[in-house]
Amino acid sequence: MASLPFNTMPIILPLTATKPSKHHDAQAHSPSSASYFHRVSSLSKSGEIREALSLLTEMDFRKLRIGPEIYGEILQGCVYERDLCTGKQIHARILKNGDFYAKNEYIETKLVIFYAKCDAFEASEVLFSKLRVRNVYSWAAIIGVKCRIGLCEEALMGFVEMLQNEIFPDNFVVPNVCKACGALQWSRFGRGVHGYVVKSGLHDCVFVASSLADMYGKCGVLDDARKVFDEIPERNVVAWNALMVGYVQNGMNEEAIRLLSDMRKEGIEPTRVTVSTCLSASANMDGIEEGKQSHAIAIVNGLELDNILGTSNLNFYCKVGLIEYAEMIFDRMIEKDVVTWNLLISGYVQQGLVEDAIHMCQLMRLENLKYDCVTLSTLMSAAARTQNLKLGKEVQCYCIRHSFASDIVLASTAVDMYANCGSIIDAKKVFDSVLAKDLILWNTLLSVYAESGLSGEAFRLFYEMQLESVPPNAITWNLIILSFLRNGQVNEAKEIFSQMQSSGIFPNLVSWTTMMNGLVQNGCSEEAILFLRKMQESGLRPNAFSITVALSACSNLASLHFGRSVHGYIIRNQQHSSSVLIETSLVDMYAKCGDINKAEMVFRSKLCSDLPLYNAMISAYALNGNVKEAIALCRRLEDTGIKPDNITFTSLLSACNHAGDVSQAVEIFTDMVSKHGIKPCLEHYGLMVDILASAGETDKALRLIEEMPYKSDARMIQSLVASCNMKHKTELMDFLSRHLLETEPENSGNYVTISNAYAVEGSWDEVVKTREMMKAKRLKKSPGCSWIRIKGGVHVFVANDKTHLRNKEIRSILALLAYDMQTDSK
DNA sequence: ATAGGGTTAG
Repeated sequence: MASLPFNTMPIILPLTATKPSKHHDAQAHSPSSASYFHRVSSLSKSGEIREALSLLTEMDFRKLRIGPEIYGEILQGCVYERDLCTGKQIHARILKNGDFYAKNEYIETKLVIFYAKCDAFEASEVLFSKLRVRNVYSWAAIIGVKCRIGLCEEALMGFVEMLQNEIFPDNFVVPNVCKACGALQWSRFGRGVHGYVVKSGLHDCVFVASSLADMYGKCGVLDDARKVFDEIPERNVVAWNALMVGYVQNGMNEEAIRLLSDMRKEGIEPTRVTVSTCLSASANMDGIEEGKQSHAIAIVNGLELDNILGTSNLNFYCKVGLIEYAEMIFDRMIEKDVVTWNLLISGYVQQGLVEDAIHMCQLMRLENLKYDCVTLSTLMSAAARTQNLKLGKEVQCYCIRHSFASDIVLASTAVDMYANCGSIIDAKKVFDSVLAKDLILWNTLLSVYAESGLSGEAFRLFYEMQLESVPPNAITWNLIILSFLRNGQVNEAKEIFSQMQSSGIFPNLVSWTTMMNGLVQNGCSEEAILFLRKMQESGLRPNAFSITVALSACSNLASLHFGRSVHGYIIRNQQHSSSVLIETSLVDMYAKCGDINKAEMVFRSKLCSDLPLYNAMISAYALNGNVKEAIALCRRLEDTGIKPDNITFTSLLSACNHAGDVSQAVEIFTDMVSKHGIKPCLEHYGLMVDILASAGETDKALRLIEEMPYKSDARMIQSLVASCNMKHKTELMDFLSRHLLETEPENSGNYVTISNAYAVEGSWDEVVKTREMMKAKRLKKSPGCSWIRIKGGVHVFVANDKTHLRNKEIRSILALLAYDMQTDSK
């Protein structure tokens, strides 16, 4: 006993503590090796390894022979319990007892299996390499451990080597092989394995078939995953789960949810894995009802809210914005780790509750949990959203101090943060500081340039990344397109759009929508509608956002014809009809196309009360100058318990503007401040100034500008300029015009306003002069408007839509000049 | 055999 290795010492202690069992008593004088074997075996099977081991010690003490089978049994017990420590002690005993045991084929194989199952890769590998005979069990063990620790290629090479040595993989080996194929996304290898499975008749085994379905799912071949699944004779819940996971991982969230109801119909009880997967699907598709259903199933089936199910729940409630539910789940979870905390923190950030997020971070530290790169990137994006440069810098300093500086994800968020806080230079500095730039980092800086319309910078970066052998993906191309469109370079954008295709990258939904949106914003709405058709021809289905863009194109064209056809498409494709976003755009479109009745119809057909939808309808009345209806609808909105926001008041004021109702406007403006406690924004002041100026109340308008807590913008001065002509305040007009052109010489709207003001006055020389200045500056008029030549060399600016404010005056001037125009056009 | 968190585009 004195020669026992030190690490077996603790086991001796239980010997005295072990109470003699009845069995023991019965054979107290001559317990045979065989009876020990049975007791060791049953203790091992019930997980009482330490008890079994103490029996071995007892046997040693009684000088009983310990056969290889008994070591095998106890090692198997260690495998069940994944008890590496005890297993090592047994290994030590085996070695001590000499080669008779150590070189026993059965024991050697068991040891390989034991170390492999305990994920002790090196130990099992060494023993495996020394095996003289490699049977299917040791092969299964070694392939399994390689697969678990991520050596997938090696696992597959093992599979091949087995076959070469004519050891045939069984239904324990194949699942691991499938897993390795899935992880590597080697679908062709996987297909080969599938062939072997069919040939060797393993395909009826649920384990094998489930792992095949899983493998096809991981490789993105969902059709084959489904086929394998459908042919499983007795599908268990794991098979269902595996297919479901495949769907979710390939973005087919609806299919995953459908699978949940199918399996319930077949009487299969969902497990935590099922619910967790469905919650992921629900979160991905913003399916509030689906997610709540999944949560309910978890409760009804009494599924314990463990860490993973809890975080899936938490993730879902955070993603769909139900932060109170998320908090409830968080409080109910017993074991919380960094992931749990990160989820709630990011939930707060997504809701704009940055203070709460920071508070959670502090609590997290009090629980002795450390921030990881996810926590930090969430905080960094919080800084970006709120343009909180101080917070952003603090996070970056923390990253540097705690060696997170090389994290590529954090670098991307830092680039984004600096850009959002207004410093493109610092964003570029962070970008430059990263040595191994990945595609996402390149795209992040590109998006910064694109967002600001810095197409030159974007294009240079586009070349640079290719020089550094980072091939652009669809997002990259889309950003280049966006950068051109934001800079008004429509033709360049179209050129890139076609180059993208010839480079072999298929334009996706975002590519097409970017083009459409850019075309609309650059005054090419008709072409935008053409793009919508081409997109559909290419086999892509527009989503809610692209439909919104198409509707805005119809609005700009004031084309009821196009508008109705898009509406028809929406009705035919039911999936969109429930989208508030689309309903709102429809109301807006019909209003701007002049069909207020249809706008009302769409509005009335909507069941839920939604502020943006009400705002759209109020703005529709505003466009028509229906002040009374607009105000009445605002009252109804308040009756349903929703508070009007500053957008509502913008619409109400603009209704007054269109109707020219000064006193109503003043009343609304006062109510907004005193009754609703809304602080007027610059736009509200702008509207008021415009209303007053249009009514000829230039002095009151001027006073309001002086009183307001903002700097006046060009639009306000433009309103004043336009009002001057009515009162023939030529001097003030001249002064304001000069002021405008001095402060914003590049704003084409200024020239247009000034030119029109002079036109209303009949000062044709000034009109010509202003237009010349504009031409010299190479400024373009805004889209959707035209210059109309009224006499030789004199052009006035006329807006083709109803949104331009000075149309009435100009049109009346044109009416007066009708004779001149006619003679001129001859 | 199956399950959880952060970064890029409209």
